[in-house]
Amino acid sequence: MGNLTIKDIAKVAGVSYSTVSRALSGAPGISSATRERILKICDEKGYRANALARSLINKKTNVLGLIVPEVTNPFYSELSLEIETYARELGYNIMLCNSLNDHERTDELFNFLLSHRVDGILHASSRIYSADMLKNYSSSIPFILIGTAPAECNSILNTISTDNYEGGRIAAKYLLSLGHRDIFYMGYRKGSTSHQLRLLGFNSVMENAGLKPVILENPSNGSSISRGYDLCRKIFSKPFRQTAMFAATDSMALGALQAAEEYHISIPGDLSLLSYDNTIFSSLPGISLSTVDQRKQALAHAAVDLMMHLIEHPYNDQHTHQLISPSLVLRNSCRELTSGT
Amino acid sequence: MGNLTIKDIAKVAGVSYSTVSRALSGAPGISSATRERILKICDEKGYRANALARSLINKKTNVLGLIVPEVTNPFYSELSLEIETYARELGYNIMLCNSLNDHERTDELFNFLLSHRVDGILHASSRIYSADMLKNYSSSIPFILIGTAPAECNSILNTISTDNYEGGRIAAKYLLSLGHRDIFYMGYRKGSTSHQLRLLGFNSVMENAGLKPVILENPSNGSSISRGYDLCRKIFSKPFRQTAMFAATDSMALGALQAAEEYHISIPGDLSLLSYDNTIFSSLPGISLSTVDQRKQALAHAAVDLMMHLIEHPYNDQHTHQLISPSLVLRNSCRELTSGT
DNA sequence: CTGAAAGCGCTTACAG
DNA sequence: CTGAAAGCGCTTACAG
Repeated sequence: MGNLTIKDIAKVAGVSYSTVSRALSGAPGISSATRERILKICDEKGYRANALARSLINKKTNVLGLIVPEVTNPFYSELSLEIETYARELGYNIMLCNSLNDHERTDELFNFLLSHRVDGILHASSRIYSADMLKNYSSSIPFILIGTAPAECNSILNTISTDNYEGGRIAAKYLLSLGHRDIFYMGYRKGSTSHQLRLLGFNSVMENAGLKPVILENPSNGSSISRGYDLCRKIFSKPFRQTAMFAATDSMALGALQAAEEYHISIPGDLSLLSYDNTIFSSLPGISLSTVDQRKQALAHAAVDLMMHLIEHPYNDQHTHQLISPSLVLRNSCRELTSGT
Repeated sequence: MGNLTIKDIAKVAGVSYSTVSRALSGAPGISSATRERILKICDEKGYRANALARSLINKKTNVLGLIVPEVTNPFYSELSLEIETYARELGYNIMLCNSLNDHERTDELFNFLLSHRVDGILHASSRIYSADMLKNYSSSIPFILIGTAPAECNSILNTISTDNYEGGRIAAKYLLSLGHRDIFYMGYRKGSTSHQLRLLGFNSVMENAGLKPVILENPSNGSSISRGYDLCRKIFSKPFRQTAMFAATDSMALGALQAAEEYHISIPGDLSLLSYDNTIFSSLPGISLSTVDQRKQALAHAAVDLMMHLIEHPYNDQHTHQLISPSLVLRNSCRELTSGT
């Protein structure tokens, strides 16, 4: 690297390199005359401090690791942009990594981020981890799980997530309020704590009304359009009596839309479809899904704020679990059930 | 950072810390017995080498900077995932930054990446930069512009992009082959070299047929659904004689779809719509856009491969300009013009 | 206000 | 095969 160092500048300025360092770091105890003279030289010569050397001494990189399943999933790309933007405002940079929902890769990424001495790690995931693995992650560094952990991990790590239980309740209440009684719950992934809570909330409302949804389980470890499509094809190929469907994620709902198109099922004419996430997908023309908003900006801000707190109070072993209340966004994929059907 | 250092390990192992270093870095000249003993201790104690210190000496970080306008744009999220995945296979990590298409922010990001001593910078952008700015960027570090630069910059930087001229030609040829003669070219951004070439290619085919498209220019400095919507609303609110529209990007096409829905214009019934990018958007249910594929994976691989070359041959001042041939992806948004209309 | 010195955690010639 | 020493580019007490 043909980069200039502090010594080069010192030589030009005719001072010791400690003085240059002080001028650059804004330390006290230096005459503003020399400071300005030095700063001017740095500017002219195009000096750029080596962040590596700085971090090595300061034991602080001002870099945060962010692990998401896949940036191509709109939920995570929107979340990561919010996080990056807000973190940058606070003087932190983000190292974004895609886990592809794979344990081994996640492990590698952790090791990578730790060896680069990031100041903290934000891990967005909807997978269930073993308590051991989570403990391993959260023990060495300020760590926040964006998502829901199994209950036994509450004492060892910080989490921030949408209130999935409440989200499930909101969804069920809305469909009931439209008069629906026979309802599909499509895309449940039992390998995800968030999904478990979402279903629990949904069921709590249904049970109160003396009802039970038909659950279409997604056996794979991620939600996607094609999984939603596969699940719904099976259902739509035969007659069914359900009048509404709740899709556990926007991408699953998109798959439902695709299958519905194929089987000439009108939405919301034949089937009301309510979704979950409120990604860009749900507001696209010709799609226009009613959906439960996860409020990504609130999630992002809460996560970064908490991270700042953790970094400033490293020896605090209190663990917090923040829930962001979801909200309902109404578009055109649900209709009121008129008597007669 | 309560991290273990090489000295801690040396103490436990009862050797000098140079020996530990050699065991870890796989250097020659160390008995495999001691190496394994040391490695075992590192493993047990959970030692993780400090990448900062290593990079400081090696003058190599194995980190690449990637600047994109916005990860929430599917084109860039798909591209960045391809780049990250491939770079990781080759032992490099990506620092992803969002420029928001803003010059000042881009400058900041550059400085940030340079001070972190990344080994190279990939800059995906469709904006036009001044030769000065590009020169400034590309002079200090291996640099690749993913996109098209103004001609006068060809001698100072490396570029990789889709062959936009050819892409424009492909689009025009296809619409003509379906019998269309009156065509909108929607979403042209004169502030983008790629857009300029795309239009040039499109026009070259049209002119050959003695035709001229009606150009709807996008005056802002980025493409988006809402810009496409705004542009098309104006057109769709009055009668028009055009039978086909070429949208300069998928997101602009989505805006067209939205406006068409509002004005009850059937696509492709009343208007054929051909798009450009082939992002996930274009294959969504109910959307199903025919589009020109930019072949993001080929772009990503070519960019990373070239970057590897630049890193290994730092003093080569040859500059290359690779073009990836686009391809046509047919879906359901265009129809043949039957005689009579 | 300024300089000389020690040190962050590592690698790599140089001796032995 | 192993150790002592110098050094990567910085910061920060410690003197003066």
